[in-house]
Amino acid sequence: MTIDYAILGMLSWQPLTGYDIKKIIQESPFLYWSGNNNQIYKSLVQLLDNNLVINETKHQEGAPSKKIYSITEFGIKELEKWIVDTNVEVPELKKQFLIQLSWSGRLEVKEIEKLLLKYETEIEKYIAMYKEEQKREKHFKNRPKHEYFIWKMLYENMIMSYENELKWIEKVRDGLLESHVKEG
Amino acid sequence: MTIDYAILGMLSWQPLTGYDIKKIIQESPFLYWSGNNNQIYKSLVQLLDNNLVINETKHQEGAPSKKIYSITEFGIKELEKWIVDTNVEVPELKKQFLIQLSWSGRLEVKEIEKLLLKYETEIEKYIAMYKEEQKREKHFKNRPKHEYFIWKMLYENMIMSYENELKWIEKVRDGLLESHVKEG
DNA sequence: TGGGACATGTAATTTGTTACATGATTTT
DNA sequence: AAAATCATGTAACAAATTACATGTCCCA
Repeated sequence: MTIDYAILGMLSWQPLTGYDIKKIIQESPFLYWSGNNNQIYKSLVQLLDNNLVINETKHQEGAPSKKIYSITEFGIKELEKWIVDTNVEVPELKKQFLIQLSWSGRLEVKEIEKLLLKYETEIEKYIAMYKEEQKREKHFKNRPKHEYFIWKMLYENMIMSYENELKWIEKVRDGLLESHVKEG
Repeated sequence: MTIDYAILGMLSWQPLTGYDIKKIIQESPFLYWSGNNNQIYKSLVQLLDNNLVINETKHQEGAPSKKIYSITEFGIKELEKWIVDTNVEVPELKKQFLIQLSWSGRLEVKEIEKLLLKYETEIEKYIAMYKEEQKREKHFKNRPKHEYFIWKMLYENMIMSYENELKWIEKVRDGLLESHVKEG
């Protein structure tokens, strides 16, 4: 997909500047881009060209002036069409760790266990981070009950995914132990 | 990461042609690239330049001649170094569906349920596919017990990830139902 | 006779990242 | 005095995809 609809979606919620959008992307676990300027400002120009959004420049004293983008009626229709009509895609799961592990056949069990521990530590860090963000409710406070629930579930999805990874690590450990005992 | 180490890893297992590598990537759920020629053949040239692999051209009658790549001693050392020394990365989870759902606030519950059903159907297809592949044991038959277990677990990881997605869908459904009942 | 498997490669394009550039205000 | 926040934008590069190009054999 393109980042365009993600941005259009944010603007369907409330008017925002490019800088705001950047921060929302950087803070969100499921808006998976890095939040770099190049993508955001280019996308905004494109949305503007297609009449999906409008903008208003606000000059500020003692601060750089900003462009506040709002979604148009046409933009809302396009967004709704995209949400409903686009065929849903299964997640793309890029797990470098699995590739590392896949060629670890020549390694000793001890080394593999070390890798698993490193992985576990990293995953736990992320879970803690996302749980904290979910608790802060930054971008879904004061929203209608219905939307509130959905947003909560988006965080929940990411947390569950990483917790699932922890379960898998345990499974691998148990299996390694077993084959170790049998061989010993 | 670069695809280079993934390819080097495959070659640490057995000599392969570019075409072989392409097919392995396309069939594997955790080697997440598309398996396009551009990346593979370029990567092989680079590995060759760095003395990590060597190749041997085999002319065939009634078939295009092929280049069979093998890993060098130096390549094996580099691969092992990469596996052990590279800091493990948490998975990159790109779930377009979550972005679609995140702006579904203005949709009716019925529409959201339709989206969930579509998502569920797609996910189930993938699970079935991966389970089939795991059962076929195509790229890990006849391998030492130790390696066999690891390969099995790599498939297991992907299957668990998608099954986790199904669990999440149920959770969302229950929640939607609940808020629907409360509002009605 | 048309498509698929085998086999290697290139071209064009899209997508995404890091780094550069500017400049004022506020915080440490 | 240095670093972070606010604010917009561009340049250079890296990574990845789709499509193009060529050619044989085998199967339906």
